[in-house]
Amino acid sequence: MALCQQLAHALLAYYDKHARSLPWRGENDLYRIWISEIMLQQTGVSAVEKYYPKFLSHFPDVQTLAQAPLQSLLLHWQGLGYYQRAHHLHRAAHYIIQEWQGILPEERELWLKVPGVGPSTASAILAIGRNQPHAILDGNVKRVLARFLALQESIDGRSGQKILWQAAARLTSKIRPGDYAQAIMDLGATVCTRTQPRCDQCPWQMACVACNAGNPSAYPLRNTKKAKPNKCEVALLFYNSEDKFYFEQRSEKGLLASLWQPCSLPWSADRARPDAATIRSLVQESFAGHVEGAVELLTPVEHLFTHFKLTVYPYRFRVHRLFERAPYCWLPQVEWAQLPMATLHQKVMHSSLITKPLPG
DNA sequence: AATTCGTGGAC
DNA sequence: TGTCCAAGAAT
Repeated sequence: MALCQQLAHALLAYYDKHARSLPWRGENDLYRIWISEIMLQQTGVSAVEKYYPKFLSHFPDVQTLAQAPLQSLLLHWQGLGYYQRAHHLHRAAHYIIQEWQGILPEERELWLKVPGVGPSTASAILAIGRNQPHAILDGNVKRVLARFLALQESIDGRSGQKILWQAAARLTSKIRPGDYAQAIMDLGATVCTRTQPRCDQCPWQMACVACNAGNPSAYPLRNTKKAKPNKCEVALLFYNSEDKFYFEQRSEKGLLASLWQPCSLPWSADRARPDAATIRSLVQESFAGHVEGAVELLTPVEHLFTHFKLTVYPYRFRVHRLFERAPYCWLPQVEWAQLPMATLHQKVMHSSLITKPLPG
């Protein structure tokens, strides 16, 4: 146990010299720390830096967050990914006001009741915000500890994670757990990196089993991932006589939850791209719609999601009499630019308008 | 326990 | 080009 605290001390000494300067460092407002931890889930620091200040200026406290429309949260979240997090934040704000009169909890067990807050995030919030002695276990810590222990088990499996949690708890500083949590994440991000770890700069070099064995890059072990299937969609960019475009809102659950998009239909990945005539009959059959003028074939958009690859074939044309699928809206460009939309659909809409102005 | 959730940068 | 993966949680 004494050895563990020596290691913690060495890491803290490293941190005192080399800590990264980040917008959420030095905060003691649990609300602001909470927001940062949610944004940082599976998301790079450089991406979060672009969203964190704006989000906080629009939603400076729990009350503001709860009172804001979900669409407003999603708009400030768009492009950041994992949109369920924005839904969780909204639900969480209501929950905190309902159950705790808007006061953020100071106990880990209570934070675990908050939607979107799991074991590592709950620990991080109270370690960083209140210097409580909780251990975190994120991607950085898993990599650092797997190398430190030369862990022969996958960090994805139950047994491997159990070992890692125990190691994380033992190694955490009892005096400065908040700084320790940020220090070990910094270490993983800047020294114990995925490729080409800089072991010569590591405060744990002498005790690291993998480094002493000369093969730190062999760790961590991971489960084999299955291949990403190819999927395909047709995007129908309807516009009317007022040059307003048609949009639909996605389901409030699942992929890109509650975001807006042009009308989209699944298309078998092994079928060729449909031609103009096929699109005309498709619109007639599926929407009782009538295409006026030419069907424009726009540039296909490819997009990589976490577990599949998507190709979108966009088409643009004027329609007359359309069976609409609620929830929907017709908006001119200046207004649909304010709809929360995924990066994928921004790409689709962007290419369709910038490269080709509306005919007539 | 295994999947499902985005996006962009590094290599 | 493809592959990996980042302050994980929910289901």
